Amino acid sequence: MSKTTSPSKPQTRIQKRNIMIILDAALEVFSTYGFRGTTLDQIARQAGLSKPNVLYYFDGKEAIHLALLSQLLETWLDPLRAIDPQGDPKTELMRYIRHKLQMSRDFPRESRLFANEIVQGAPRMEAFLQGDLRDLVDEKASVIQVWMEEGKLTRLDPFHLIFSIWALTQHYADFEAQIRLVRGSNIVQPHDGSEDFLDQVFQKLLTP
Amino acid sequence: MSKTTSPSKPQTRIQKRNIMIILDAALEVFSTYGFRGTTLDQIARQAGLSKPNVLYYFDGKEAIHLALLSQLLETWLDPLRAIDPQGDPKTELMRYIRHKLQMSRDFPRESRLFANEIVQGAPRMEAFLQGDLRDLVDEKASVIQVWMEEGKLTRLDPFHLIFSIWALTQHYADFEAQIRLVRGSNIVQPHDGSEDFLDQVFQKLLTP
DNA sequence: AACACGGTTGACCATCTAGTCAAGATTGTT
DNA sequence: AACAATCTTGACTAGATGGTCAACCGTGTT
Repeated sequence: MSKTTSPSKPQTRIQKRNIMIILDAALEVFSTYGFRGTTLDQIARQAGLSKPNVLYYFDGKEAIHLALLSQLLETWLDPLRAIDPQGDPKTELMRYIRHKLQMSRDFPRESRLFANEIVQGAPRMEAFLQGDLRDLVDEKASVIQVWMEEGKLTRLDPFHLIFSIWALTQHYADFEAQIRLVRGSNIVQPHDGSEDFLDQVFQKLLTP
Repeated sequence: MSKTTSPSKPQTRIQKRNIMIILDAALEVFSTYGFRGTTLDQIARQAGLSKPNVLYYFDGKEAIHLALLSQLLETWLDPLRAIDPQGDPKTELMRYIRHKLQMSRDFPRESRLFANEIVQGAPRMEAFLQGDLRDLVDEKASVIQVWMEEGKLTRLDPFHLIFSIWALTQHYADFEAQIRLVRGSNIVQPHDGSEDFLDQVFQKLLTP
């Protein structure tokens, strides 16, 4: 039986602490080296624990990765879900864009974990992508479609619009290395100016 | 001594053929599983050759990967380099955007190879990124800056503009799995409508 | 103090993986 | 045909890696 999928047992303080430490260490390593590029020894070292100790809390490498992904996917939907069909179209979309950009800035490791998975064909996320996420995207695309037909937004393909928001916001986390190295590494922070830029872009784009 | 870095020997037909087969197989596998996620056996199987045979043509896994990257990086700069300071600003940028999108459509494996590297911190491309690419980006950013000051384009941060072009075009290759799964997989092709969409976006964005 | 349970680990194993090597097969040249 | 150079591979090695296990340690409860 799995150790972490039974929330029946109440979890001691030590368990809570070590599981958090392990997940944080694993996020650091997985997001940098991908699933296959990561070793249990790396995770253990990063966590400051021995390898058997890590395996005392999780059933294996796969289980740690899965725990991270499920944790992440819950967070992922929220900003999109928050788009309110009753709200002002441009305000709603701009809020969504800023929210996504903020997540990219504050949780770049999570974004890269996601990116690693998807670039490699999303073998562990198929169910999520064509299930919950797909339903939500369809729903919000309809909302956007209606807004456009009401003349409140520039007419665009709503799916491509959503994809473009994902692309532009996540880019700052996922391709940070590129941005950092192409700009002078020490002077300019990768995110500098990104908020103003995206504000400008989408204000101009969305205004009919 | 390395086998492939001495272009002095003229290369037989068999060499030419097998080196191409190996590089193509390696591109397929590396772009799907990343560097560490790829095994020599996978490459050999994909190439239809035995593992020792693969190693007869390349010094090792690293050497194959390096050969792919160098080959790729040459191609990478060309479209950006082709931006003509004497040309019409909007025409030049739109041509660049279409060119990048086309590369993303026609060479998705190359794009994902690149993406895999960068998401994982670009450990094997630092020199390129802060060397050739950086110089070229600086140069073209200046050109764009001048165009903007002449009032021929919307005033935007030219670096962020370049990054946004990269993000939007490469997204269709790098995150293809996400797009394919979020849309109905069988009906809609990931790239459908991308050209029209990006045309619309950048026409509107760049026009002052 | 003694017990039980949770927590920890060194030593170990099976498997995978990059890379080697010597022997054999194929090809091109005379 | 005969020779040399190129090409191919089965069998192997050393080291890495995911995972196990029995023994040991620490802590709170009685």
